[in-house]
Amino acid sequence: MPRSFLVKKHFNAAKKPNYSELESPTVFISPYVLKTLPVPVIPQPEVLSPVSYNPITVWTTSNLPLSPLPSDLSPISGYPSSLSDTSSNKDHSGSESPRSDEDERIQSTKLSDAEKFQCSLCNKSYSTYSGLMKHKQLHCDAQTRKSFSCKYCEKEYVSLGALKMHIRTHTLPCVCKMCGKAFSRPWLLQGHIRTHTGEKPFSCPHCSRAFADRSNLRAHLQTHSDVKKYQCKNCSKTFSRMSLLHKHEESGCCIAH
DNA sequence: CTGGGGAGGGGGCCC
DNA sequence: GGGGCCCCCTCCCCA
Repeated sequence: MPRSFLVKKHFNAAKKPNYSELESPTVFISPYVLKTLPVPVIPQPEVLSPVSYNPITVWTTSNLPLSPLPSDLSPISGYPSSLSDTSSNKDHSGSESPRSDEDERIQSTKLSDAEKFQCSLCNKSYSTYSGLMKHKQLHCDAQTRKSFSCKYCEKEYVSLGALKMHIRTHTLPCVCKMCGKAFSRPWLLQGHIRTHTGEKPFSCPHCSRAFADRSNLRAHLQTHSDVKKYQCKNCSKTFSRMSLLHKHEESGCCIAH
């Protein structure tokens, strides 16, 4: 029998996670610009994936891997080290053979004075060399800094697979036949179905408790440990969960010390 | 107020 | 590339 809080609260708009709020401030881009210039917005740094932890390690809020992306981190792999790196131009199009700068110059001489600098990719003409270079830089961006935007929100991903996975959180294709509740992934549905069947396949080796979810068993195992994973940097008290540590610190421990 | 259970979400890895 | 699974995390709620 599901308890009241097990009912999905997403139908309450106030409680529904607003994924866009998780994003870094987004620069508004005119739909016209997006339509006419297929240049991807520079993907915002995603929230850092948590580092795997050593079970022996005691985390404090000061050493928790929760800080924003450090500014000295390497750029996302696959990004050009410099926008002026023209070496990637050869990958512009599979249907068009790469052209050398010499070819470019030759073609330029065939054009009128007003439009003597022409893009070899889209044939758009420019009156100045710098104008053409600026234009070509956009092509370079579009080809090397691929991003895949979600049509339901403003999230962007560097791979199509990641985007497809994300889109499932909007479409929720996995529906529980018992209660109609929908989930993004099959295994989430499986876990939910256990709330109907009462199945608890994850047993604690230290006590008689069993859990339907492995993560919850892991959290439970912390309660058997004398030294918990999360430690208050002020009073050295340890907690089984980070949320409990946060509660502890918010309750005034940090102020008292 | 604190500790802990239940449920669910997201990203990453492996096959 | 997709599915399954894992890990980590968060939120809500209760004792």
